[in-house]
Amino acid sequence: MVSIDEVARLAGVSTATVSRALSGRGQVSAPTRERVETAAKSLGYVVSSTASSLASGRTRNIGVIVPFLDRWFFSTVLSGIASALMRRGYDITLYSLTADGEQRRSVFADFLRRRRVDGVVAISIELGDEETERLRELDLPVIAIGGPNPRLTTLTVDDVAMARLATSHLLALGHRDIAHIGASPEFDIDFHIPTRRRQGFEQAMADAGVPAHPALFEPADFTIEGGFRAAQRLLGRPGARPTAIFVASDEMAIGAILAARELGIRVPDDLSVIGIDGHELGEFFRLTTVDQFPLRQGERAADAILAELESGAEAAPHHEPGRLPFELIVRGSTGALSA
Amino acid sequence: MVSIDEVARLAGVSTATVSRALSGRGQVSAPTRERVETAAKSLGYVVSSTASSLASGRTRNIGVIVPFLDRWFFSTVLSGIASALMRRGYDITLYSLTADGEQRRSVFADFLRRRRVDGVVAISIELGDEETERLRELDLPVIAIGGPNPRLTTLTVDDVAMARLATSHLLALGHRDIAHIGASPEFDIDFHIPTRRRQGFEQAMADAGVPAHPALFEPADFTIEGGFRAAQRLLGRPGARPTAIFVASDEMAIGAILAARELGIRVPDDLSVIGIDGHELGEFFRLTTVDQFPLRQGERAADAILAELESGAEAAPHHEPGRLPFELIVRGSTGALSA
DNA sequence: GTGAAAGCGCTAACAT
DNA sequence: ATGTTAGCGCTTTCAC
Repeated sequence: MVSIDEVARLAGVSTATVSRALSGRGQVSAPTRERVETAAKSLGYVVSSTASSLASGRTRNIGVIVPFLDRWFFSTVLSGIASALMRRGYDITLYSLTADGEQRRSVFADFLRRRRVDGVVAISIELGDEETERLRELDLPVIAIGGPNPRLTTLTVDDVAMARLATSHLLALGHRDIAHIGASPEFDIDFHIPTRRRQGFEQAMADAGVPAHPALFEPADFTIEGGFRAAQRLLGRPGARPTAIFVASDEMAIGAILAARELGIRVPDDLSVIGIDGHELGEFFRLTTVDQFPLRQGERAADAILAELESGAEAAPHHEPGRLPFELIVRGSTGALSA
Repeated sequence: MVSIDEVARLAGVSTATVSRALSGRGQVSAPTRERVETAAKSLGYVVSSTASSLASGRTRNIGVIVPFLDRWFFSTVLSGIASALMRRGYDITLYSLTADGEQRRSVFADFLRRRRVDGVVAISIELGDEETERLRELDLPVIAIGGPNPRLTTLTVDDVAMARLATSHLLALGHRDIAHIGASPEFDIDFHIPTRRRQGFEQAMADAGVPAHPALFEPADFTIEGGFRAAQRLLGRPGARPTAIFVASDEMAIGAILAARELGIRVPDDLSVIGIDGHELGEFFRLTTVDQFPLRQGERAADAILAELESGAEAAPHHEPGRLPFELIVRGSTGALSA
């Protein structure tokens, strides 16, 4: 372990100067800086993050809390955060809430309180009151992605507007008998996203003067298989079939497309299907969707936390409700209503 | 920030005793320990990880290096690591190599050298010589998952044996015209996994005295879409069609099943398909596969690194070649050769 | 612009 | 079993 003293000795300066030269804080003459840098490089010196953190109070480390690691959406957002943070020289400490409740408690009660991080990003987790309070007590910048939390600074996408956009697309294609696959309210974790998407759907329908039949709603669980089963129920019923389905997630929408295929229903000729998210598989299945750019959401969150960190100004929690971008991506799963 | 002195004062003991009582190292009488714990709890005291690390040399933090975050296999292994490590009170610092080469260099040259972690786990990354050397220079326990690296302690699954098992399953069902979807050698990152799986395939065929036609090999890129296209080529050719395909990954195998469906080829009646991995979508697609239990691989790696840490004994790199378990999971995509 | 020196909040000998 | 004390390797006043 080469330490700062060795660098100082080799460069012929004090440790204080080495610290200044290498960290960029404080004044160091150009030649001195160069000597220090050369010495550091030749010794292979890298500052000890623990010593630096203890002395300075800064860790150059951001904690990221995710509800699941093995689901596409979260790992994609995480990926965006990770690359943006690394680019700026920050480490990331990962807190996965995947497991049991006890472990989840300990993330807030212990892990986060060890002063290992300078800030926290929470990805799409519905935080309990106590959890939110714990987070606030850390007295650290916190950015939440994914749903309005009035007590935290939040980056949100407007789920209602996304759903309206998707539904409008179907309406514009002439569809009137539009079904919706969403989630039952019991399944309404994650900031009531299913509920908000359903609201958007109903608003768009109402605005167009089209009645939304309750019979044309099917709950599912946001998986491909769940979407598949919901679509089977929807399309297998006796009586008139919907001509289009607005599905509350791409994964469920893919399931719906597979169900249609199996029933011999052609997409988009006999049935249009639109999803939400921008899933990586969307292109393969030629799925029309409203993309919410999860990778960029992660990058934005990283930028936001660094901005708070660097401004030093621990601003009051502020929200940019519904400011995250989304976009209709028309592919082959939707088409005009055939006469 | 409540510090150790405040706890010591409230409990009426020295800071050393607080440290001992809370960390469990050293002797503390039961009543004293209790007083300290009560005091700590009432003050909401949590040790500062930076201070503790600097003083003790232990960080209770493991670095995990992943090649990608947004691919099912890696995020699943990571998930296994994360839960096992958290259970033991360890933090995890995530190093994603996703991005450009420069960033990758800096992980080995800078990030890992900041002494932020007690050990590192590298998931399925083919490490260059220099990278391996950097890792060794850290003088920390390192566990690599996924491929033999003679200079590091490695947890490996026997890819050749897995492929043989999969192929034998098809042979046992009576198939002889068996195709293989793998990857071209150029794509042979990750410890030559594609090559090793192909070898296993060829061995099993040879052992059964069945010739493996070169024409029945199609390279792809380990994605669903890649598997789809490879299967299209394989099944769309004039002349005799294979009756079974051994696909080198579940994602490609799913693509192959979709391609067969599209061509009106029934699975498993007209075509048997088997994959490798144990992908979460396998059940939905009724895919027969050889599961390698990635979640458990992660847990094992976590256990292994903690064992090295706690034994203190920095053992010489040792390998347990091919020791990770795998298992044939028969579902609906394979069947006996129809007469 | 640079150096001396006082910590940062703990842990681990070493005493007792 | 518990207290005293000397660091851990840096950063940051405060002088010059």
